[in-house]
Amino acid sequence: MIKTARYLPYIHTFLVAAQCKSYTQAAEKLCITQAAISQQMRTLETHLGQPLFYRQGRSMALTQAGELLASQCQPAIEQISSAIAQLQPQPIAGELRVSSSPSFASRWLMPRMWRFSLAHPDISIQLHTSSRRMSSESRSQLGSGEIDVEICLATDDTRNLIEHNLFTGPVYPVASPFIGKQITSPETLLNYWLIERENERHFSWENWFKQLGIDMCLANPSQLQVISLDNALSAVCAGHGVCFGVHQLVQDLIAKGDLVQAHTHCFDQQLTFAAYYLSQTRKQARIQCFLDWISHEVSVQAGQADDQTILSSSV
Amino acid sequence: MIKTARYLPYIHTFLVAAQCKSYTQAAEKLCITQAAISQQMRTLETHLGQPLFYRQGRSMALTQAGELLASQCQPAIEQISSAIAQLQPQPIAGELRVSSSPSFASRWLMPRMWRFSLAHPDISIQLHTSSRRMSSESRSQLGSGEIDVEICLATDDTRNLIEHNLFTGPVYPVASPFIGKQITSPETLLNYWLIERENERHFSWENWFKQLGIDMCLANPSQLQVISLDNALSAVCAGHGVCFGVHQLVQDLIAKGDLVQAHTHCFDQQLTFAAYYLSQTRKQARIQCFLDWISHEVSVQAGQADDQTILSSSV
DNA sequence: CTTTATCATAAGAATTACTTATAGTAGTCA
DNA sequence: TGACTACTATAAGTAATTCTTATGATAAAG
Repeated sequence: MIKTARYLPYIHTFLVAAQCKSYTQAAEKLCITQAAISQQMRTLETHLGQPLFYRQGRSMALTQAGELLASQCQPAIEQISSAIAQLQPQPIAGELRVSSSPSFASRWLMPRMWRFSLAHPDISIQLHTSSRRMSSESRSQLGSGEIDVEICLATDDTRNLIEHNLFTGPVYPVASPFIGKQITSPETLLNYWLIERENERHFSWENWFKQLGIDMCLANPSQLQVISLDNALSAVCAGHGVCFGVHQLVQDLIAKGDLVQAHTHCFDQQLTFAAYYLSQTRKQARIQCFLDWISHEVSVQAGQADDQTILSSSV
Repeated sequence: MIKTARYLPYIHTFLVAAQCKSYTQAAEKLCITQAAISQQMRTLETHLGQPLFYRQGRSMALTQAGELLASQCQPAIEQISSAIAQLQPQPIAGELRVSSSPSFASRWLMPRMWRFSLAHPDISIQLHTSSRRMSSESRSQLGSGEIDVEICLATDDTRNLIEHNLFTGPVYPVASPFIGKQITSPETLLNYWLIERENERHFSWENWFKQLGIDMCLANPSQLQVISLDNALSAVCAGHGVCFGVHQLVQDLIAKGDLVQAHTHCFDQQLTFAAYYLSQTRKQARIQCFLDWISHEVSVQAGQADDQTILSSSV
């Protein structure tokens, strides 16, 4: 095979000519001249030591050897072609499977998706919700191709992944406008349900009050722990207590008057949302398109934020 | 595949490098430089849009894409290699299946085969006997490859076959030396068993006497019909009657004193023995070797014949 | 017989694939 | 830690291959 490998392109040419039964037609299909086909076939026949075609008036018929070679090499070349197609980068047009933390999906992405569809009608998005932080299940799904993009809080371990930061935002308490009107100091917050994510160490009410020099345990407030920030925001919008929100995820609700920032104090740490995809993905062009759009929407939102929010520094 | 076909040789290189896990070792196997391998792999990776190898200290390991490509392309390349091996000419060394008329096999070929073995120890001959003339069964066996060479009387119909004449020889009556001593004229032959091949039109006793102007039916001689000339010669050597022999097939027996030419008159036609093989045989080199040796032996025999025989013209 | 369609061939131009020399990287050993 | 070894990556130039263009050869059609 070592001496034969250089003739592999000629075998492909042979298969096309065998199918066309005409060098001229094969030349058209392959976008080269008939003379090139003729020379390739002559070279191949010389190498193989026998004719593969014989002249039949105005066309070429296969010899017995030609028939044998075609019947055995056709499936083999198709297998190689199929293997390569599995590897090559996909075009921009096509499907993307996106997995996202529940709050980002429902509070940020879904309200904007119609604009993505207008801008990119040839990309369809399949959206799933997962966890807030990168889980081992998410990694596995990315590795196996079940998921193309995972959107969650930024993680340190980006092995085999490409990280694309979406935004970094301050975290502060939010309440319904009705409750918001009655809050005059941090201490008055203790009179309402204090809703937080379960198993949350840093972004907890205890830590928030502590950063203000207040020991919330003395007041023994009502507390509620929920699975996701999305659940918390739903309760708060309905007037039940207060919870924390990342600025970019609550900004739209505040602009609509469904929420207000309940206090100016923000946690001393911000939160970064990022998107992750396989470094060896074949859908890189499509993913890049999607993430570029998100970045654009983030900067549009940032422009709107300048007019409306009250924020504050963390100290 | 059209744009990819030119890279098929690189895929073969890739498979060798994947197996070696080393460009340097692959270069040795393929008898090109390491730099050529490196460039081919770079070109292939660029075409496929992703890496196939990654550096692992002093060797190269396959990426996931590389593993996938190797697992799918290896069997395909092997299939192509196998198809080509089925087509390419075989070397001189190997086996030949020879079919021959019985008399040629036993009276000419077998007594000489030891010399062929000495001259060509790397060619083994499998010898079968068939019929004196080319039969449809012989053609089928040649076509299917059961037989590589058929040796028989020359035929007119050489479709798909290559003809190689071995010799053309006169046909004359032979007897044992004892009977030969007592034959003084054609007529005295009528006193002995006249042995001939059954269903033989031209080379028959009736025609031989007719060519001499003798009507053998008046003498009502004893006649015996046999299946092959080889059978006839066996009987004649044992002293039973007379039969016809082609010069080259009986020459050795005459030289040994086992037979004598019983009369000088030869038939007006000679007999040609020829060898036939498939025009598209892959064993052409081997067959040619064998037939060249036969031709050599024929001419050696012809040189010996000048000293010994009495022959005569047919008219 | 002329024309048309198709493959075969020769010569030259363009492109590709290789080699040589050297740089870069990682592993080994004293 | 530095020197040495083993191996791949890269640039530049050379050699080989492959293609194109033009034309010849062959067979079929009208």
